Amino acid sequence: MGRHSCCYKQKLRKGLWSPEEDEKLLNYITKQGHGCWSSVPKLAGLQRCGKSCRLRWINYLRPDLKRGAFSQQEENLIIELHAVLGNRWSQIAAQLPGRTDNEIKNLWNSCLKKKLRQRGIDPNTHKRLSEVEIDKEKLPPATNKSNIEKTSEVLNLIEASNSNPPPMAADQYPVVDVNNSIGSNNTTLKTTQEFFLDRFGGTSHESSSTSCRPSDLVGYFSFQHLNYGPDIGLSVNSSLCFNQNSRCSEMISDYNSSMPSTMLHSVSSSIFPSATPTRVKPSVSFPSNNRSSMGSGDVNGVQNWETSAFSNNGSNSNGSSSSTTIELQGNSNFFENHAFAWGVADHVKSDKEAPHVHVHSLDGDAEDIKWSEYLHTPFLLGTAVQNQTSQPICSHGIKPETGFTTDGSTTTWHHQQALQASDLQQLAVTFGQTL
DNA sequence: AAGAGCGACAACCGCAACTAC
DNA sequence: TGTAGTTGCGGTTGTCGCTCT
Repeated sequence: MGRHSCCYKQKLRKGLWSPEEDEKLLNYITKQGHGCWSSVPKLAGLQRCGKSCRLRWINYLRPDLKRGAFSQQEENLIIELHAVLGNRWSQIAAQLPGRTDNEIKNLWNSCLKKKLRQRGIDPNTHKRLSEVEIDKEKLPPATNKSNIEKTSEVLNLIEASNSNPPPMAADQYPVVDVNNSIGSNNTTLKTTQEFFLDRFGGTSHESSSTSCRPSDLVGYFSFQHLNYGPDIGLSVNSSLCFNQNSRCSEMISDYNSSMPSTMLHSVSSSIFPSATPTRVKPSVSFPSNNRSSMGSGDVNGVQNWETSAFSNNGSNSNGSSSSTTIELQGNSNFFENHAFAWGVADHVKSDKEAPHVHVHSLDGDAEDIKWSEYLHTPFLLGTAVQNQTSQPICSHGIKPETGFTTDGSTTTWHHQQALQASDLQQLAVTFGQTL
């Protein structure tokens, strides 16, 4: 059913959307919600099919979209997720708040594939091109499974606690040099083993404290299962340790008790769907040598996120260094309260710059021109969203997570009250890469 | 200045899964 | 249980703008 039945009943417009059409659709959904998409074009006065309206909303008009160029961190995350998930763009997009599957797909096809090939990596298998050639020579096509298939097997094996996964050669991942990567493209190539040793094993420049991201763990599982089997223990500076005989649920438990909150949702949802951690105590710390200026929670040369970034429940906002337990369902918008942006907290480049925190928008200067036109142009904005113009969504060039509610005849945008799991994911991505 | 080539992005198409009846 | 309608996803194509010749 490629085209809806409604599309055949009348001559419908195709192709690019005009600003007038966008306004109609935006006004309608803002007021009424989309409901049944097939009825949207008729009710909104559009000569489009419902499917087209849905796509336009999801990929362009949705207020929570983050537009602009992808950051290096986002690109690396996409590459890593693609290695695990394959062309499951919607699942990859789910790990990148504000990004659409279409956007990521386009990025992959137009840019990332090329970059990987230039680095000598096959974008389909995430293996070295030379290895791919060897594999093709050695294996008949029917047995030369894609990485996606292999990964699916691995994920199934995790769930089933199967102890005999198929062996697989080491992949190659792009790894950002965390000491020099901000604002640069000095991504280096390492084998997967090196990649995870770097992240988890404490053998690299990451010195005494280690941060990791949900994608790290996903990839780590893949790597470990593919290469060594599922029962490999993992120890990260004594803080992240899975029992060698842990079953899936036990690993979740171990993991929940040791991982920063920022990493929980993604891992639990993408690998362990049933795991729903609700209360965690973040314990991420950073070595003092280059993290000495991260904000009010800086205690004895160690940035304590419990007191700076995560003290969003009002109970510990005075900058003290005592521990704070973080509820995933906070009462206020984390980024609003802490003036955080979707972006990269830049650690100080030199001692001279201390002490303050640099926060960059992931979008950089690349404003969402089209969307901002809607927000700031009375003609396009229409009456339905006028209420929100008194509090510009893009006041800092960054759109917070927003939603909308309909209250009688008026509709207002509002910041989501709960601390979204996606927020935490984004933090994990951001800080995991950066710090 | 013109147009070919290319990249980035938007949108369409077809399929599968889901849901309601 | 079968069918029609709907939604979501991924592959593909179309369009636009920029650069180069």
